[in-house]
Amino acid sequence: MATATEKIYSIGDFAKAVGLTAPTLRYYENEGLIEPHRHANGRRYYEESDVNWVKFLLHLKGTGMSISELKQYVVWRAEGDATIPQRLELLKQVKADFLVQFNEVQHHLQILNDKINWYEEKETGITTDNENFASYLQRFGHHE
Amino acid sequence: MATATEKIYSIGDFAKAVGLTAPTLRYYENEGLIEPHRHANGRRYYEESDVNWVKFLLHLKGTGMSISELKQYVVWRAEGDATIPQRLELLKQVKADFLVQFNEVQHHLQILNDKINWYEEKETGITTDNENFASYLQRFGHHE
DNA sequence: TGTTGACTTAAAGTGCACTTGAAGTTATAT
DNA sequence: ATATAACTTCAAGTGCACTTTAAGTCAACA
Repeated sequence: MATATEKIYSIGDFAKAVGLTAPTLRYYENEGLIEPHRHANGRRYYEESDVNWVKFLLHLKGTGMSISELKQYVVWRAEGDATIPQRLELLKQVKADFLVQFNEVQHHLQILNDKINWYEEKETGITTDNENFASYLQRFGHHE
Repeated sequence: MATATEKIYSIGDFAKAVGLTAPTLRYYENEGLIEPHRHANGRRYYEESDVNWVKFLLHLKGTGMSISELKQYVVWRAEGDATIPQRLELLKQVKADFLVQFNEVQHHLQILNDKINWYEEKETGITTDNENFASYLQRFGHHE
């Protein structure tokens, strides 16, 4: 007894707490990612622990997991510790894919930076008059 | 004279050279990103310089630029040096947005790594029997 | 000479992750 | 008491970046 004062959230308040919209939360619920409680009148309510759960899901989502991958993860989680190997394998694959993307994106940034520098030097008249971007990159030893 | 042996590409060969499909190249052309030459019979052909141009566009795209932002960039580029300030401002904004995302995504990776480690320790029985993920993270001083 | 494969256009279709709309119920504030 | 704001469901719509289809033309090879 006396598990009294647990803070609860309406869908609107919960949406603010996790940085989503109410429709998005209903969509996630539909996709099987969340299962809020219901008041007697049918309205949803969320607890503090749901905040952490959704924030964790959003972190996973932010590493590149799709809604359906998240759903698979959630299903496995509901099945208990027996599915830990599957969950671990999924997360490791997500991580591997993430790292590939991460490296690619850093290369993209490198090129973007080079181009910005090239424009800035061109504006301030530092580069050779008609030097193009390709030859500019070569001066720095970059490729592509 | 004698700008002779310039290698040219059919759309299919060009697609392979830049890692896209022929339909995607036609789509990009429609969106105003590329403007290949045409043989007398109407068929497209691409030159070596187009390879570099498309690869550069793909780098910009990889930093988060949408097709319409790329188009804006291309339009300004076609207008000549007078639009360098606009192009520079666009690229700087793209970079700023990119860096925000980049930091967020690194935090997501941190959480993913923590979770993977947590599962691995749980599998090998290193963590306290029923320790949950939240308290596990606290042991490391992370939040969320 | 024929047939296979690559090309052409324009339009419609796909997949993802939401977002919006319609029609109705309930809770809160004046 | 009544207005308005927040909730409910279910279905349809949106935006992006392609992808696929249909119907046809053209080039290269056996």
